[in-house]
Amino acid sequence: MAGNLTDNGSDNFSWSSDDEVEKEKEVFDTGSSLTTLPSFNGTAEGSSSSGPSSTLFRHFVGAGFSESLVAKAIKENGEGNMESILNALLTYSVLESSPSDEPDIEKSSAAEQNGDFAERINDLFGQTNNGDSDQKIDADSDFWSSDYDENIPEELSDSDSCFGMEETSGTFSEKEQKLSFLADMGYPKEEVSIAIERCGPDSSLEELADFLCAAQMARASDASYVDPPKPKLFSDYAKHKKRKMLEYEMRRKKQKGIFEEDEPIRLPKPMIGFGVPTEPQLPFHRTLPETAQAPPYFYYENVALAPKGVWDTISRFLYDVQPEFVDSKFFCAAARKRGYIHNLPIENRFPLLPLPPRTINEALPLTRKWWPSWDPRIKLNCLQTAIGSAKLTERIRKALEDYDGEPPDHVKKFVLDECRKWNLVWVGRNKVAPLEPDEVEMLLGFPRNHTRGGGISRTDRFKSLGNSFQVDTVAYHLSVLKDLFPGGIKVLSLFSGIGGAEVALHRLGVPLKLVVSVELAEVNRNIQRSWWEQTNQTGVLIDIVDVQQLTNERLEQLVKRFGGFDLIIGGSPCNNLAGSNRVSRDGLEGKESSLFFEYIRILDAVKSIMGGKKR
DNA sequence: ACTACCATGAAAATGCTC
DNA sequence: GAGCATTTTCATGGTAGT
Repeated sequence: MAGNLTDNGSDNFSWSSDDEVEKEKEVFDTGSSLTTLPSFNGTAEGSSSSGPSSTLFRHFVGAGFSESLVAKAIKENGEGNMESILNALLTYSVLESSPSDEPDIEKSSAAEQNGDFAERINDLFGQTNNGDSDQKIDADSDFWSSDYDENIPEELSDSDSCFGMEETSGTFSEKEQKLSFLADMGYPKEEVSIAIERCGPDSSLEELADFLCAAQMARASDASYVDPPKPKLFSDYAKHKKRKMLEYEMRRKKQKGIFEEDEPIRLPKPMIGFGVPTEPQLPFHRTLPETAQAPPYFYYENVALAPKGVWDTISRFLYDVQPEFVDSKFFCAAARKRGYIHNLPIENRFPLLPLPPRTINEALPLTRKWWPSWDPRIKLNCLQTAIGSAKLTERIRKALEDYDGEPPDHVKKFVLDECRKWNLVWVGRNKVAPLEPDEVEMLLGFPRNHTRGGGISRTDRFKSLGNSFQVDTVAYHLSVLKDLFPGGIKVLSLFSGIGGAEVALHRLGVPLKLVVSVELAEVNRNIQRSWWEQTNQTGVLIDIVDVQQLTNERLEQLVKRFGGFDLIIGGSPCNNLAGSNRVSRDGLEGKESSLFFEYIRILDAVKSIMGGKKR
């Protein structure tokens, strides 16, 4: 396997005695365990851990976890990733404890402890909270990293400020308490939130528990729903993180102006990521955070122009790997600005051949004849899920027919605006039209008729295509896998849609030994399945409808059966992030886009299962 | 100011079955 | 053509970058 970077944090370090712990504190006070976020163009991200830090150890112990568990969690996850360690700790504390086994946690409310810790994690995620840099720093704060020093003091004081805030909204903290309590009883946080919403903010704990119990019983009667305790924990944790982040953002909005803005991830200009085949670019290295280096490879995609802060959050949850922002206009004739977070090598990439046409003119030669000189477009805009209506093209035709030759400026402007907005092309005199589905397929790099037939409607074709990868772009990034997996690759494809990732790998000539594909829409699964059959694949294709079905248990089975995954790839829904959404652009916590947390849940789970297997 | 943007929901239009 | 299902059309801001 290629990225053989199993953590061996236990190499030269042992947690066996308190003395050692004390000693380590001194040693690592000045060490940096995290580094500054690099500027986009590939300055080294630095190692995420320069050595075992006892402060890390003490911090978790201080958060209420027992020393043995903390030692174990750090050993197994390395020090680089707070997420994994916390995840592991939460796992242990549920799985391994009958409560009396863990007096450290039990003596005070475990939920409160964990909640408080998660709160602090979140405030780290926020990075911004306050600019007070002259507060005293206690030993607890130094482990975060030297680079976060400016932000450290607030990590201490933030509990103060949080309480201050919560006092201003009494129901919030009351809700918080109920949440914590019920979560501690084992109910998923999200369900508790829903219960509070349904039963009202003044509902008693008994009422809420009744509601939750009824909900679980109703669900249990659904045979298809598997809800074993272990995976639920992962799911809970993701939801927990999500909720915490949401709260954090809410607080932040409330407190606008008090705290300075964090330094946001910025989009590169030109948007060529770590390079594209057609633009000159100096080669450079990047060094991934250590936790991101362990197998499997992962590849996450979403819209580049998400609301502010979303990419920062995504990046933090994906081991602080910096996104690679690429506009597909450097690969094909249509723009497609997307961010990709992955831990693939970036050296020796190569493009799919033949290179696709890169102008409208080349891609759609029949439009050349009718293209007016006053329409300067060379590239199409982003191919979206909806197309211009026939009525609109009719209005445009009528507007143009009133004039011989060039229309006046205001008509030109109207026509050009609409053409840009809806990606209309010239198909006759005074006649514009939206793209046909097969043209979209071609522009996105799919085989002709990929989405055609099999019961899918024209509307749904546009929808599925609009939500898909640009194959050439993704294939360029994935091309490095060809040499790494000459014998074939085992892929876990989440939210796989019409199978852009699979098509890309196939076109690259990477044999698909195994594809486990998760896709909710039946039409999309059918498209993938028929593509699979038509391309005479010899590997195994497993369809899974819902990410919820991909429980930890199921993942363990799959890993056991197939020997792990080489690549976890997917783009989570962008509905609530995309600029086109006028109704529910709610950010990452939106209904669909929050499925991002399922992605990291599954990625974390696979990492830990595979990591566990290796030892 | 100007541009672009993996959208949603309701109403209207169209298609399908009987 | 009635009744139902599906598809098409329209109206609907707001964010962030340039």
